[in-house]
Amino acid sequence: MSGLRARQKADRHRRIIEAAAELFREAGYEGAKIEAIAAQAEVSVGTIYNYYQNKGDILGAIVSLEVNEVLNAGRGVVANPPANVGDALDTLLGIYIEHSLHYLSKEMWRQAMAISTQLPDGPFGQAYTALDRSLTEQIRALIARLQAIGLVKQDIDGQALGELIFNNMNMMFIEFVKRDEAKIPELRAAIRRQNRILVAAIGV
Amino acid sequence: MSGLRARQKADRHRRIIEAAAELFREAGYEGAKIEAIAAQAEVSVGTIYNYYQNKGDILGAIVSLEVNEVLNAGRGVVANPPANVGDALDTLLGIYIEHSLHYLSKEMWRQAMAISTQLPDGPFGQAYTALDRSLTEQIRALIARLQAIGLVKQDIDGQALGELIFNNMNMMFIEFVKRDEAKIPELRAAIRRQNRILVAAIGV
DNA sequence: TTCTAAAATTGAGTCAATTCTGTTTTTATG
DNA sequence: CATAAAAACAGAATTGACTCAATTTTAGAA
Repeated sequence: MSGLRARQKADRHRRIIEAAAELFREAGYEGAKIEAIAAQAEVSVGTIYNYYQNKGDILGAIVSLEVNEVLNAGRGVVANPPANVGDALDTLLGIYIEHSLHYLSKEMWRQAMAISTQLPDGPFGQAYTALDRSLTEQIRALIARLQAIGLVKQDIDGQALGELIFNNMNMMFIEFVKRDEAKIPELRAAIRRQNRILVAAIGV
Repeated sequence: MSGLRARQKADRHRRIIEAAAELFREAGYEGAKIEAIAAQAEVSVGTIYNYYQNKGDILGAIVSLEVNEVLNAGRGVVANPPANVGDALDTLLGIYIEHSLHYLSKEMWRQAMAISTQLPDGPFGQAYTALDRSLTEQIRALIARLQAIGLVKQDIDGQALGELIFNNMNMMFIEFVKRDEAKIPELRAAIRRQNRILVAAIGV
């Protein structure tokens, strides 16, 4: 009998997220005041804090939605990778990078990343760590796939390699969102250059 | 004739840093109130903001001191590296990691990292980026040294390799400071395992 | 020594996130 | 349908980082 109350709850959650997403986009994270989000969502300030522990968690919920889409988009590449190690990696990481800026601005990413290191045990901090792990796992899966096809040496430590590739990409992405003038093609080229060393080492 | 005024200025800087370092250690970053730091340093709140743009910059100044010590400690290894690629890397990165927790708690690192991504154009954000670059450069210098000795292939892209190694270590360190129960030996072992792939690829 | 402009300091005031407490709404029970 | 406990809400109060106008201190000239 989870009726009215549950429905209202889900509805308010949605309204808060939508209001916040709109205001974050328009005014930036700092510029979007909690009172304004509350007004836009037609709830009170107190209610927002009943749903989210702090302002950062609201952004966190939005970011999580986006990263889950990125993970979904990556599945296709893992299932059917380009027949070349360098291209396969570039394609998967390319999807991560391009998708990541679809809905979220660099400023929103900066805030989200900051919050996830500042409060690693908060709801968003934990969710973010889990998402990072899923991305690492997906890269590892791609490597396993390439090994199965016979494009990557069998004796490579896939786990360590996946971590290495993800960590490097992630750090490059962090530096990328820190500089407003940085462009995606340059980022991807730099990562390709770094991965070239690995590709040479692991290809059959 | 840079007399009294300059001396008082330096003295106040020192007092603020010392007061902040003590309170950050005792009460944590959030727990250390600006008023308390001001009282401890025997200056007014306004004066603190005359010296530092915001609370984060005070922490930033402390972190910068520490990272500079780390850089200094690294010089010795670059000048005289162990005669084995894996050990050379492990020694240098080991110094970075061990030194980094000498004065700063994990919590202080979390805050510092968060601030540097949140405000990349603030004084500390810029300083932090520069420090990261210096560390990357030092790793690149170690690789060049190993190439000169003949332990690393000549045709390796040292720049890209330095970035790869630094980015991976840095990301591992970030995850490390996010988990209070994470231990240094495990961190170093994980990084060694990741670097093993690279070592195998670049050794002569 | 005395005076003045520039530099630095001060602390009360502002602003916005978060907390707290009393009120209202929902659910479950007789 | 009445009602009491539980859950959720509202918005006023609190808190703490940061600002700013008034005041004090310093440097250097006369």
